Amino acid sequence: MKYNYNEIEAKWQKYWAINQTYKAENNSDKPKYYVLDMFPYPSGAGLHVGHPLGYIASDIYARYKRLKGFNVLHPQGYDSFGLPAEQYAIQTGQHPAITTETNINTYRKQLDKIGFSFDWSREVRTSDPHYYKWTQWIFIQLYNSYYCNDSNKARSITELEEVFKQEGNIRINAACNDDVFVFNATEWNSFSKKEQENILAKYRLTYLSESEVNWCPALGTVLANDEIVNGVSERGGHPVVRKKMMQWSMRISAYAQRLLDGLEKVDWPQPLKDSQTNWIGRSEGALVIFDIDGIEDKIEVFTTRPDTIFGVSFMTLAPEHELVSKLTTKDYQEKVAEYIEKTATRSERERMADVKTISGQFTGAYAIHPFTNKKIPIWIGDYVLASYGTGAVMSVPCGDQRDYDFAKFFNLPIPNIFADVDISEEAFSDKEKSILANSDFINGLNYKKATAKIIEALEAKKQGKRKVNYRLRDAVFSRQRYWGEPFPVYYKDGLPQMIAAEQLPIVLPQVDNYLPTEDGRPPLGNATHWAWDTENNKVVSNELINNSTVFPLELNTMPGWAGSSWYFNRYMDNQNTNEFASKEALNYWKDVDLYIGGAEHATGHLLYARFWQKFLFDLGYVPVDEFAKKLINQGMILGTSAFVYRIDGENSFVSKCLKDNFKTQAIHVDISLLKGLTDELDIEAFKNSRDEYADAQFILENDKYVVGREVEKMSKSKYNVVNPDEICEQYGADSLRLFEMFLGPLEQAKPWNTAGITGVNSFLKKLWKLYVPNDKFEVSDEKPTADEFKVLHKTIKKVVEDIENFSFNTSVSTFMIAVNELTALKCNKRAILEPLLIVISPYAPHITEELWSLFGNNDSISKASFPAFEEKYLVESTKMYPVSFNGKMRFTLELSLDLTKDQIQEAVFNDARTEQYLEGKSPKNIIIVPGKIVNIVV
RNA sequence: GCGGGCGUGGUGAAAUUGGUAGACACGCCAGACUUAGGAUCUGGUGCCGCGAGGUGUGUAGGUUCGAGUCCUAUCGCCCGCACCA
Repeated sequence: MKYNYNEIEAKWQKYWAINQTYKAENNSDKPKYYVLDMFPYPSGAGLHVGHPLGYIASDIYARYKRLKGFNVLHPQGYDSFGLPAEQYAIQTGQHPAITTETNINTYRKQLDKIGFSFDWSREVRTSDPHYYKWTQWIFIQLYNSYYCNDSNKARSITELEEVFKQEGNIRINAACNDDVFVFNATEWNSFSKKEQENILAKYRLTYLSESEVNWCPALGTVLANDEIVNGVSERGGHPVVRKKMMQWSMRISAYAQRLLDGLEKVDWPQPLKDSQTNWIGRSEGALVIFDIDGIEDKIEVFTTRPDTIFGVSFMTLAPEHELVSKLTTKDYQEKVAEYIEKTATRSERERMADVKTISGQFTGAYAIHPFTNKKIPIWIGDYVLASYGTGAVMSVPCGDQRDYDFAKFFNLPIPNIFADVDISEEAFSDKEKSILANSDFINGLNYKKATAKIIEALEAKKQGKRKVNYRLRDAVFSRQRYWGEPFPVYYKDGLPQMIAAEQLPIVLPQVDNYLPTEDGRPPLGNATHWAWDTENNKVVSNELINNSTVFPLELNTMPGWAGSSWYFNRYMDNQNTNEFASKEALNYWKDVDLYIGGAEHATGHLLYARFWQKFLFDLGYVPVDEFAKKLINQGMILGTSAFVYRIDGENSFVSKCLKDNFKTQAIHVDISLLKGLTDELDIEAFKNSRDEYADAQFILENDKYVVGREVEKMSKSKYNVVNPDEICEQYGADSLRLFEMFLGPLEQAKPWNTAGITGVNSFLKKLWKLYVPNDKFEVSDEKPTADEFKVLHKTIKKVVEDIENFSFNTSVSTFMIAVNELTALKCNKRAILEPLLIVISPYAPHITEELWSLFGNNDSISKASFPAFEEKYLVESTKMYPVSFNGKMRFTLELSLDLTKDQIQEAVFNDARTEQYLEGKSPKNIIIVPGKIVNIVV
């Protein structure tokens, strides 16, 4: 009986599937535990060894929790709407649903080979109409809600409408667009239906608005802020420009404060919390209203330094600010228009590239200082961002470096309002140290007192108020794409109408072209069958739109994050056709206990999902308002890319060490074209890999072509992908699982290096040999010795600690030590070997199942209980440090366990070393620090 | 600029949270069995030194009987945000 991993693994994977070993029930006497992975996007490239890292960790945890007596929910699914399948469709005409299905099948096969304990009966796919029916449903709920700032939760929009009818919006304190105006009941009732709808839209949690968006011409779609990295699109790296478009938005800004507060309740990594905090960007300050000389309009500014208001020497508006055209005087119109033109043509990226360049333009207009009534020149400048605050600033050059630089550049006055501070070189922005001067009624005050006084004074004059500002913007929710959730929306008289929930899902229509239409409408504009018949409640042909009961459907689709913002709730009850999940299921499972996934989702998925969860909580649909109690970010597994060096303009390649003698270009070469695990290129394989290389020339060193190496993100485009299937084939899934854990701490990024895999593989062979020496399973029922018990119990103790601290890497070492020691002790006793298998089984489930069955157990090892460790086998270990202290001798004894004082004294005096260290003297004083240290003063 | 994190052998790393630094593994060296080995087993392996011994956790200080771990400064690297008013 050899350790034949391929056979064993296939056998047990089949067994688990047939017996539904890991199926979770929605009710149980056991406590629940929900372990979740971030579900993958099924790309055409398949899994590489980086993907399963987090899945292996969560699987170990899930298996461990089952053994510890928990009812564990450990599901998996697919985030299956997305760009690559659509781009493939554009190239080949193959429907994205087919591509997606194929890719999912590949993923499933690969995942199955690794031996995960997923409950596949709960699988979800975001592109499945049975699933996105509920994504659409949530969208409708958002549309039908507004955010009440008084009760601090989302409420029905009909309640709001009722208040409008009764008393207008005077007393309403709700999240809304900036441009709502105050009206009373009479006014409201006099508005047309359309006017009323337009006002309600300013309050709804999802709303249509003409807003400035990030438009990516190359992708033909808009992108959310988190989908742009360094001014270019996250996918593909294409340029992004600002553009005004009619778009659906999500009023996530309404939840800014609660998203911030909620972070204190969850056990998430600090860096991730920090980046969400940063992204939400709360800052406290004041809104100040400046009158404008000669016109009715007023300029609102947000400032965190209202105390510096007497230092204002000019105002600066963003070039896009709506008042610019209104307040610019005749003499300056031309110059202002010129400046706006200039800044508008600069892309986001160019703007970011030269933040140092100062530019701006005087408008000819003046604002009035609220306290001194002095005239303050109004400028425009692109250092002021339209998207932050009010898009206008009161410029205080003595207290803000940017204002200072701007003032210096344009020779504007820089009045000093700080006592005993030199501002001849730079602005003084340390608010903690500032004492005000030349500031009328706040002279001599510090930042805190002055701020309070100024806000009080502004409020009295109705020229400002305390204000908390957030950087977080509402999220654009429309995408000009085919392969996404269709909106359950049609348009009647230019107004959006929700389709009744009973009619969902609105299924994605067939199109014969996945590109935008020639007149620039989104791909759904190609659908011939995409109109809503309100009479018969169904999707009908566009030709019927002339009919008075048929209306055009929304052409945009939802963004990728729609489906992933609530999927964790669907796993709880994925077959439900009446609700997204039943109350019973939701109340039983409540929230995710452990969520494992990448940190790259910090300001995308993880923020949106928290937002939707809070919204569903407000409406009473889910029992908790944070969906994941604990979150762990697994580090990325990096690939080691290989490069060949092509001499410029030739089809010759020069070996790495000789490349500096030539002008060369480094080209990624597929790592499968190397000779084994070396850096040597297999020249024949390389020549055959592409036609253009067929007759390439090579300049060798020592008769070899040596490639360059670099550690990069593992990706198909970098040709450095290592496939888990090959590892499973060659070493087995248990080896892969152990090795991925052994590689290093879970949360750390680490390069993949197959070199060490032989280590864990030989451990498994040794493990096998411990149970099956001489190719025959042998077990004894003899009572184990103290040494044997010690090996077992220290292993149990260590592994429990490791798993609970998510240090999966060190428990692999612990297993190796245990097996080595037991092998040395020639231990083949059931009382040791059976529990040892259970301890190892979360890490290496296949081999342990096989050995478990050899013991005569009929059920899966996952139905066993995790053994408890017993201290009594470990007591003897103490460490002793003799030290000299204050002229007296002092000994410090360290015990490796938490014991009572009596037990410690006993252990101390039974230790042979105590006598040795005491050298016949009797101890004067014994100080016992509970659990840790014993000081014996002589 | 702001926020967060990290520096330990040839390599991945460990260190009971202030207690014999380098567990475990890779690699390397030597040996055994082998026709052979990318199989298996045994021993060695931080650095300097033949040795006794010395030295050692980026660098410099400090606290402590005792510091990889705590404090201060400094150098270097990584990540997130960034003209955020």
